[in-house]
Amino acid sequence: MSAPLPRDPIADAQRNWEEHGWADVAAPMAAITAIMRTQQILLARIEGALKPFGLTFARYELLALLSFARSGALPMNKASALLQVHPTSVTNAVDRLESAGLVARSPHPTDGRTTLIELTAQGRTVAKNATAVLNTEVFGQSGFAPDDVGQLIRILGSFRRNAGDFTD
Amino acid sequence: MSAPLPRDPIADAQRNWEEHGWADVAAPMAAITAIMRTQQILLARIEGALKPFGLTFARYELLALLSFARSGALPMNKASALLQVHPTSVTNAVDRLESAGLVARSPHPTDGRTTLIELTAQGRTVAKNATAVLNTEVFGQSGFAPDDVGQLIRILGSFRRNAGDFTD
DNA sequence: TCCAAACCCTTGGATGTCCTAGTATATTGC
DNA sequence: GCAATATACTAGGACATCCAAGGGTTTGGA
Repeated sequence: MSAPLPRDPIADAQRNWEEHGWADVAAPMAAITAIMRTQQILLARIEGALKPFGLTFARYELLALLSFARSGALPMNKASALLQVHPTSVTNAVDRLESAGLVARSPHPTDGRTTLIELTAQGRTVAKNATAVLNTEVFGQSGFAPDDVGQLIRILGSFRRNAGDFTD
Repeated sequence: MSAPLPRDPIADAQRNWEEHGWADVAAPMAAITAIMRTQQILLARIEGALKPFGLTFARYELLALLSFARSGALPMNKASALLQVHPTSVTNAVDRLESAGLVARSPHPTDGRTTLIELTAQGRTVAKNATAVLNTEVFGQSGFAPDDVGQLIRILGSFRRNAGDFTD
């Protein structure tokens, strides 16, 4: 990371937009750019917290998802849908988690096309420990005011619904 | 993209957190996860709008930054700082933009270590056209209510300042 | 003056994401 | 019942990001 800038680069961009004839979309542009940057900052914090476990956020998410599954196992396509990432991304994550001994692939009992992913005992332990660290070091110190957390959940929830993430 | 889920997976995760002893950080966890997902959705829209120009968001951002520079040129390290990405990411983007004839590298007049990046005439044209499309197709149809845009700018601006992005 | 420390950019490697195909298995419809 | 269509997973490729390391250029203190 570099030293802090003297001025907010996104606020500058918003000013540039306004001065160049795009005043009507300058605010949404700034909001969206801020989301991109915030995601980058948060991802870096998360990856830092997970590093000691040999996990990345992508792999952690899969591990956490499995740990909450009743049977401790999920079909790959189900995991892909719930995590909302491309199937090949799940394949990639499972490959690495399997190499690390945290999950195992097993054939689906009735559908020959489907592969089930299930947590190993070690995977369950790592998931639990990683969650504790993540909750303490990242989510517990997000820096968002409680009211703002509620606003974010509301605003982004509405956005995601409109974007077609869920029908709920 | 897949079909919409029947329920919001992030709301489900928040419930899981609450039921497993992490009620105190369930809300920030949900807010942060929502930011990650929203970024993913927005990035996909942006990349889609830029595809016809042969640009990715990373390359577009560099192009847009240069188009607002008074002299139309910036040192690589300055671009890295303003875009808040690793220097190697800028090297990568410049390599590709240079191959496409949209920017050119030139030596810094007084500092032999520094390389300046400047827009070519074609680069300036592409930047202008891409900006118009992005503004019309993405920023102009973000789906965020005007009030919410203001909330996002405020909340995320505060977060970024606390994270050390700028001192402003 | 001169060498060590600081700075700038690039190369190479590890990961993650998506897309396009390709292979295998299920389901559907005639 | 069998062919056409749909689904599930994986392989290969394009890109982006970061980190670690290397080579060249400046700067600054002894």
